[in-house]
Amino acid sequence: MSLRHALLGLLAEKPASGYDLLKRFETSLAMVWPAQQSQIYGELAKLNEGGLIEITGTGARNRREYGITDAGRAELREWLTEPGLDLAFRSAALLRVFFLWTLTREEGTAYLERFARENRERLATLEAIRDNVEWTGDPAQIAGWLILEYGIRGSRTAEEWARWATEQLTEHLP
Amino acid sequence: MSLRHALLGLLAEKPASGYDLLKRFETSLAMVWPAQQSQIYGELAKLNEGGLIEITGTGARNRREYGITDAGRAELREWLTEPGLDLAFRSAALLRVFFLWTLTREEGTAYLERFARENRERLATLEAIRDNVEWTGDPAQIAGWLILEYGIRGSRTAEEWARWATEQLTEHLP
DNA sequence: ACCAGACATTCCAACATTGACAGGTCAGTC
DNA sequence: GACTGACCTGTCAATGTTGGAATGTCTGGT
Repeated sequence: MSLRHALLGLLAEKPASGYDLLKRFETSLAMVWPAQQSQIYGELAKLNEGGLIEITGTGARNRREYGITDAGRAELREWLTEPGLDLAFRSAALLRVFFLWTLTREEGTAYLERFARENRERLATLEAIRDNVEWTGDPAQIAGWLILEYGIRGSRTAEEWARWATEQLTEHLP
Repeated sequence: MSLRHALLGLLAEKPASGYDLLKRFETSLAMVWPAQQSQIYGELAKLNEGGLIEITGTGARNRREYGITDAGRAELREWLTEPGLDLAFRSAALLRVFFLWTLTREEGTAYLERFARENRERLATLEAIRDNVEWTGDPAQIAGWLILEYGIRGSRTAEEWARWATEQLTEHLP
């Protein structure tokens, strides 16, 4: 039930259309919670039905702008202050590492090197964003900046780990 | 389509029953790819139908042991050597950080401190596992060891980030 | 006046995942 | 001899997620 709350959170900042929200997902949010367009529009309809958001205006090209309601704000707040903290994550890229031993040593290290390279590239991309965005003191923007920094540190750690893992594989695999 | 490959990978090491595989998921694999029991049994049935695995023996209590077939090995290999590398991941815990600004500063920092604490605990758990497991030179075990190290480094990075983020929130949030 | 490309929404089939329920067997211990 | 806890499998409904197709509108540039 995270997507609905992600949408509520975005709308808590300011009203937006499905298309606007989609753009936000493609840029900043994609890093921690990817979502497709079809899912976003569907969820917006449900949230509207449930009274957590409402239509606050319409525009050209069939545009419909949604705003969060008081009920929506309450729901968002409840979600954010829930006691449980879900550290779980899924990574297909790491899952594959588990089975690298079924390949030859060369194939295995090639995979890890690719892993390192991709993380290095992502690191560069994120750092470029950090250094080029104009940081106002806006609270919502600060939160985005924290996540961005998480991505930067995470990518760096992943890259270093992949280099280390390549060495280990070279040393320990027959 | 990662679960089916995870099962193939585990069976590539040695034959196992659904129950055995479930245990492997609960312990090592849970870190990178959680799966429920219902999903595992269902997927095993499909893999068996598709000829990627086969029943290699039965035991007490209705136990059925599956082994990977040549077709299964080929499929696993193909998956592992696919060109695309999917770095995407989902984290509900990080998603919440995006919306911390809607809470008071105290509530926000409390969340991040909890985040730091949980990662510290996970770090301790993983280090304990690393230091207590008897590491033979077994290839499959080495792969598990690499992942474990990833978890350790990732937890450490996450904890440090959360401490840093707590400071930032304290400084920059009104 | 035309066109490309961004804007904007809707619908759908297929697949993945969760959470719960339901059933039964065997080994060791009190 | 009864009980507990680990072993072992199966199924279902509901929900979440993906990927694609279809449709139409407005804006800016040539």
